[in-house]
Amino acid sequence: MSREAYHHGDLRTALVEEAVATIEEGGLDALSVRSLARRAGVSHAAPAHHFGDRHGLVDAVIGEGFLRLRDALASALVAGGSPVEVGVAYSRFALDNPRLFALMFGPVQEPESATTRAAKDAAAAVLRESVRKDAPPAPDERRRAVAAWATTHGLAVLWVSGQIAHEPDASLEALVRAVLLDARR
Amino acid sequence: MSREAYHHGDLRTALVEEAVATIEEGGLDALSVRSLARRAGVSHAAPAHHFGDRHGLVDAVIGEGFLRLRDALASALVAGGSPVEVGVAYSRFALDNPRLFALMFGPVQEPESATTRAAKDAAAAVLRESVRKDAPPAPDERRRAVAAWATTHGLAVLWVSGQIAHEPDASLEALVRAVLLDARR
DNA sequence: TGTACATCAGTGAACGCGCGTTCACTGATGTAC
DNA sequence: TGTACATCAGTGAACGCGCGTTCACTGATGTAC
Repeated sequence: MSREAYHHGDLRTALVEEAVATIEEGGLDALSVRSLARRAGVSHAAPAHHFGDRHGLVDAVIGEGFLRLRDALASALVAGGSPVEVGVAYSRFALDNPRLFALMFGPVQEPESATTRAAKDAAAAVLRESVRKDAPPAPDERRRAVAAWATTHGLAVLWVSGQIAHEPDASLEALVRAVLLDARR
Repeated sequence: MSREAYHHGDLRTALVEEAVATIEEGGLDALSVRSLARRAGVSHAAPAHHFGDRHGLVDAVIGEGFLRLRDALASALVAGGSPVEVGVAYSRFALDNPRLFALMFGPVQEPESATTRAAKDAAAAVLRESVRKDAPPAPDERRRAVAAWATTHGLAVLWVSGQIAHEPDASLEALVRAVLLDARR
């Protein structure tokens, strides 16, 4: 390092960001501690300082994913969005970050850090909040909310993995909106 | 090989079966050409004969997954199952084979073989058939069918990945049944 | 303001390992005549 | 029925590689006095 400082300043953040980008480009397989360090222009032993081992790194990436999802949902909610529009934002996130999304909702890798668990809960809380704000409490409200979440999630996954045949000009957003509106009747 | 025949007889099938089991035990990461050969009691170069390279192996596993899913759905359909019961069978498959299921519906790995593509289509065809048998054609039938598929899929994924809080004695089957019945009203 | 010292962040060499793939080979099987 | 031959399935040695992790280290930063 000639021009660079010896201390990076915010290496942890930089590493997580590069890791997310790597996964989006080549999937989880493309992510290794060494390649990540290379990408960040740092020695291969540096990441261990921040994440411990590879599991810690992946855990951090998943946590970051849920933080970003929470932010996306919160933006839609703050913009006055109904649950339907929050659902649309959810599906847009999946479409924009397909591999990160798949990792986030894949089989859980143990142990999960408290930070990551909290990020998951925070994202789910935004979903719950959007439903709560929208309608008076109903006896089957919880089940209906879960159903809407599942429908949105399923549409996103099936669309992204190419299982839903559609016209070239069709959009996932429109589909999600239509299906969620149907379900409210 | 002393007692064993030099020729295995049906090595390809045996390898696919072991591969599925390996994935279910340790995820895709746990699957390597060499470990698979070891498991099957065969030289590490043998799998190449049947799958070419590692991608071919994974592709074959995905194809097998969809064949099994199709069989599970077809059984439910033949047993006189309504679309709801076929959906329940779908979610049961996901619950019984969580990691295989995740792999099947993960981001598509290119190139996909024609065989695997056909297996996917066959599974989807059973879904479509169950809807067709059940109700007279309606104008929005296609969208309603896609919505039901997505809902079932989403419930299964969220449940398996531990995102749906539930009583210890609650079951995914019951949830799927309840939600799908709700949606038909 | 200056100095001593503790702590923190990143380095670079070294380790041992399992991996995918290639290759010339050999044993078994099937087929043509 | 017997023989020759082609094809197929599996072997085992060898290759080079990138990986995760450990380790003693050094440079930078912060703090106590």
